Amino acid sequence: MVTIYDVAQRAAVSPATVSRVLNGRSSVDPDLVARVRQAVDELDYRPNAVARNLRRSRTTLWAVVISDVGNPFFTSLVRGVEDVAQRAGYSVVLCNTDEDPAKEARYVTAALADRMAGVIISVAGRSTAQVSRLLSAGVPVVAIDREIAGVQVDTVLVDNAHGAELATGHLLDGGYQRVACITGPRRVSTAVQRLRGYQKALRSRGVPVREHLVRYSDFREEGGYAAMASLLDEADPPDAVFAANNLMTVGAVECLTNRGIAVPTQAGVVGFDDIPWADLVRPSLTTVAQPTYELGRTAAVLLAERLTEPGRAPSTVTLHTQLKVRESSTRGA
Amino acid sequence: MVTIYDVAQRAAVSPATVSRVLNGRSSVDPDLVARVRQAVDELDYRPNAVARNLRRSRTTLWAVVISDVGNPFFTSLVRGVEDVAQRAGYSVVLCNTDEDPAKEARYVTAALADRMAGVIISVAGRSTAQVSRLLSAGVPVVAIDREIAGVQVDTVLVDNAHGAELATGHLLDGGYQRVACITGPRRVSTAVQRLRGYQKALRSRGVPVREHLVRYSDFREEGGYAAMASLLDEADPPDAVFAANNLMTVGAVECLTNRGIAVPTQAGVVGFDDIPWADLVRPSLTTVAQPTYELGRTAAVLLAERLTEPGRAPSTVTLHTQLKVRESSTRGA
DNA sequence: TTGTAAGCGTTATCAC
DNA sequence: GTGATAACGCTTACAA
Repeated sequence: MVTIYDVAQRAAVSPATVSRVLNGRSSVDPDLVARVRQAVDELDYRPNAVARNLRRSRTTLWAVVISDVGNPFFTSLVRGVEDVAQRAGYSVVLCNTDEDPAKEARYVTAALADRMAGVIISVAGRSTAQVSRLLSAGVPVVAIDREIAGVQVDTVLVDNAHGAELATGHLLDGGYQRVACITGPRRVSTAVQRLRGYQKALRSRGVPVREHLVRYSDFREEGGYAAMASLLDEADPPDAVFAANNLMTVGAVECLTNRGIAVPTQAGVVGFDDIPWADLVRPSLTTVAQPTYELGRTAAVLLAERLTEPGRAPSTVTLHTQLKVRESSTRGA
Repeated sequence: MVTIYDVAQRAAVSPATVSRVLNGRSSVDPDLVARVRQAVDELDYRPNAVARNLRRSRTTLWAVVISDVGNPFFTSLVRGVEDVAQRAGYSVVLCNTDEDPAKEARYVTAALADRMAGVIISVAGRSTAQVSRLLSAGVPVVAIDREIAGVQVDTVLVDNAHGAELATGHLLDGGYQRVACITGPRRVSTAVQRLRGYQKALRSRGVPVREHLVRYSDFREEGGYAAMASLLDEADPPDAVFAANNLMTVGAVECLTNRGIAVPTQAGVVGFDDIPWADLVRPSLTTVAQPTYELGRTAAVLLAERLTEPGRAPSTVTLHTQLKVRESSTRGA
């Protein structure tokens, strides 16, 4: 292991000078710079970031805590984060929680132990405990996709209620009578917000909100399938459904297909969040599209800014969704 | 910042004892253990992993170097790695190369600087330079998905040539006459292997290998689209295509659809690697399915084993693919 | 501008 | 079994 002392010795300067050359803040005699650079090359010296981190008491690691890398929504978001992080000199540590608060806690513990520079998190639970642990340790936190009640942190969201309202309204205005809603876990803010948007659309059109047309599921494909099945088993089954995320939409459509219910003629479907290659799916799916990559990018930018300017007040950025009408919600005439 | 000294003071023991209690290797008097634990709780002491890493001169970080988290193939693979890593006490750092050797080099530099415990890599280039840098620094490397010529490392692959041969053979046996191939970049081993499998299937059936029916593309959706377009512009266009990865398959099908060419009646399609919700796509896609999650899991297990047993000889694990016949390759009668 | 030296917070090697 | 103490490799006052 070649250290800064080896380089110093070879270049016949002090370790401090080597450090100065490498970090290039203070000015160093050009001759010495040349000697140091040569020694670095000759010895193939690689600065030890662990030692540097200890000395500076900060690292260049960001934790990105999400519920599932398998979901293209989070994938795209992570990509946005990573692109910004890399450019700013940070690396991204991936933390899958599977919506499990215990896993979330473990990752927070790791982030704390490893003195990570910051955390971008889509919280799994309603409790603010994990985020508070980070904040009280002085670790900057950016909430992404999901709000954290009662805590002041930088936050990046989309207009969930609005998007859901558009989606539901679109179904109602298209002539569907009994529009159901499959939303996510009660403890997740997006699930609640999207359900609210759904309810608001019904109310504003004088349609009664019927509880038996609402299902709380898990944001996963299987959950969407099961919820749809359960809705169809009602005495008075829905003729349309709004699903509050991409995977549940896929599950719901699969269920409808398997039961021989034609979409959109016998049942209309709108999902929240797009899926990749939506164009290949038949019928193509009407969705509330989110700027997923931008979501990640924005969160990363907020984190980077907070790291350089820790004192400033937390801000919340709300990005806009967009209803993309495709086949699954439009009955012929 | 509460350190091990604070805990020691409060528990009226030495820092060494605190360390021993926390790491629990050597035996410590139960009384002292209790006092230390209490002090840890009261002070909410969190060991500083950075300091520990410096002292131990090893970390608990793995780098996973892939070309794109946006591709569900890599997503699933990463998931497999992460599940194993977490259980073994490691965190996963995500490194997107976009098939760019320069980016790959930057990430290797970071892995080296951060003294990461190991690297799982799907190499972007043909050059072994980056991997050699890691190996000569003593960092264990596991090659995943793509082979690294001329270097002895643990490797996890699938039977690429075999899968491609099955896929192509299936098209030929189904009566398609002019089967084209859209493969990946020449420098990537999987692209080469899959092309070879394609050629072998042709040869074994006495069908001449025609170079103008082969395209080297980029493993991305747009690339697949462009390659398909270019094939269709040939004087003697193909009536079937084998695409060497999932995204290019999607692109190829989109191109065919846009040109009004019906799949599978006018053109048959088989892709390498599955896509999520393949069942919703119409026509559903015949694919060579890979055990993506297993691929990641296996690589992670190999890495974990090498970390505990550095001396053992590198091994190569080849997992099996499976042809899943769906609609896109089967002309009615 | 350059060098000396004191840490950063652990763990591990010694004595006891 | 326990406690001093010396590293681990770097950065940064401070002194020269």
